[in-house]
Amino acid sequence: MAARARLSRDRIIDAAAAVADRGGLAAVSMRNVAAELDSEAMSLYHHVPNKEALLDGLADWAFLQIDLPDPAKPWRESMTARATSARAVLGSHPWALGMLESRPKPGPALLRHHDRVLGCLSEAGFSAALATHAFSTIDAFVYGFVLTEASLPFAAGEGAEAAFADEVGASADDYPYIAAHRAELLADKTFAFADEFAAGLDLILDAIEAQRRAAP
Amino acid sequence: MAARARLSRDRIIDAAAAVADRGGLAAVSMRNVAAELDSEAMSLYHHVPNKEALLDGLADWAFLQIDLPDPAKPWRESMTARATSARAVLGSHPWALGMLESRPKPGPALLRHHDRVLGCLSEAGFSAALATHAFSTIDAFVYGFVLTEASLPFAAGEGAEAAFADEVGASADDYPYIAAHRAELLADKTFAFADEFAAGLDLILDAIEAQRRAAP
DNA sequence: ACCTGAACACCGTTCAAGT
DNA sequence: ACCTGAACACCGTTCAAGT
Repeated sequence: MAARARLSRDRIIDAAAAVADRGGLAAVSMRNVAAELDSEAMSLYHHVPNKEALLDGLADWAFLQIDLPDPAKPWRESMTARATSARAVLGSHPWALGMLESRPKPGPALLRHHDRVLGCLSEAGFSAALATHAFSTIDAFVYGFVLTEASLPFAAGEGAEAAFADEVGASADDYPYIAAHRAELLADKTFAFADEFAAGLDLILDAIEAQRRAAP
Repeated sequence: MAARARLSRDRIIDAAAAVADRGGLAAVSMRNVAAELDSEAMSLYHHVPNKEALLDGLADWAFLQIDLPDPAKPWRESMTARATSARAVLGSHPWALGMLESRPKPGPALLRHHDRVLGCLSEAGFSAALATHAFSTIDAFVYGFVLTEASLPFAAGEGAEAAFADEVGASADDYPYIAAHRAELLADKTFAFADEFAAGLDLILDAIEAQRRAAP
């Protein structure tokens, strides 16, 4: 936190992101963000109209971190790279996904990102209808996967076995299919939930590729 | 709001859902929820340990509204019904999705729901690995689609044409692909973003069906 | 037992005052 | 111009007091 320099909208939003990474979205108060900059809450209002605007900027900040896809590359390659980057970024800043729902107006970074994705598909010869199709399915998968990864009882990764029993209680009776499913997965030493991302994405890209060949 | 009756955890969470539906998650304060019940903030603490627990209950409340799938029916039919119900419910209570990210411990309604979904797949002969595959991909798609629907510049529905120009400003220069894409979509009178849900879901279910035939 | 008023440490925001 | 202290109406929560 490079403190005591001149305030600016960008510095304020960076500070807000740092606060959110450390303490979650609930910790992002005008006073906390100002403190992160060795400043006072009221000083922020000279660079940001109000907290809602700060949060708009914070949501967009996350999309600024995602690599822009390259329309010159083959579409499948760009889509895979973008999805992978988006997953990494949103996984590192999970508060960003929670902001989307209540923030219908996309910021410039999000729009620029969408523009480039549509650019990739357009340059590859996708019709508008098929591009929408591809875009919305891939996007939904990426957003949803990150969300799922944070909340699925078998998604946790390290020590997930013990975690389930602890978290949910002795609940094999209440949730027999989950219990059986978990046991079967744990018996398979090669299974890792994180691998589901690449698998699911490939599944979707295969289907899109087939559709594209059928009706370019 | 059936007011002045005896307080209970269930009545409190129902009231919280009503407040959230009306004013968004930000409106859900202990004082507002109590007022919805013609009561006082402090009275809630006799039925709920604190606000975080109330929010846990609220997140789970949403999953209680989603139709449970029937393991006796063909798996594709149950998955489609469940996804459709989940989309409708989460679309009507969009604040629920925003809560998932910060609430890693699933509630009983969510677990029961997951258990039944895994039950459908298990009864249909899916291996644990393939069931995880199907589950996480479908779930991700549903969550992500609802999220996307609320924030995509071409997703808005009625009056979306004008909305884009208003929302984003005269930005065809900044976002040429979005502008071209939009124009092409609007020229196609048969296009509706809402249709993308069924299309994307079918695409995923087709792919799962193919995988299942290859390695049951 | 269940409910509630007053009180405390917070929060976003306004406004007047400082430089 | 940029920053900030005091003040206002909120917020979650504790505690003592009511029934």
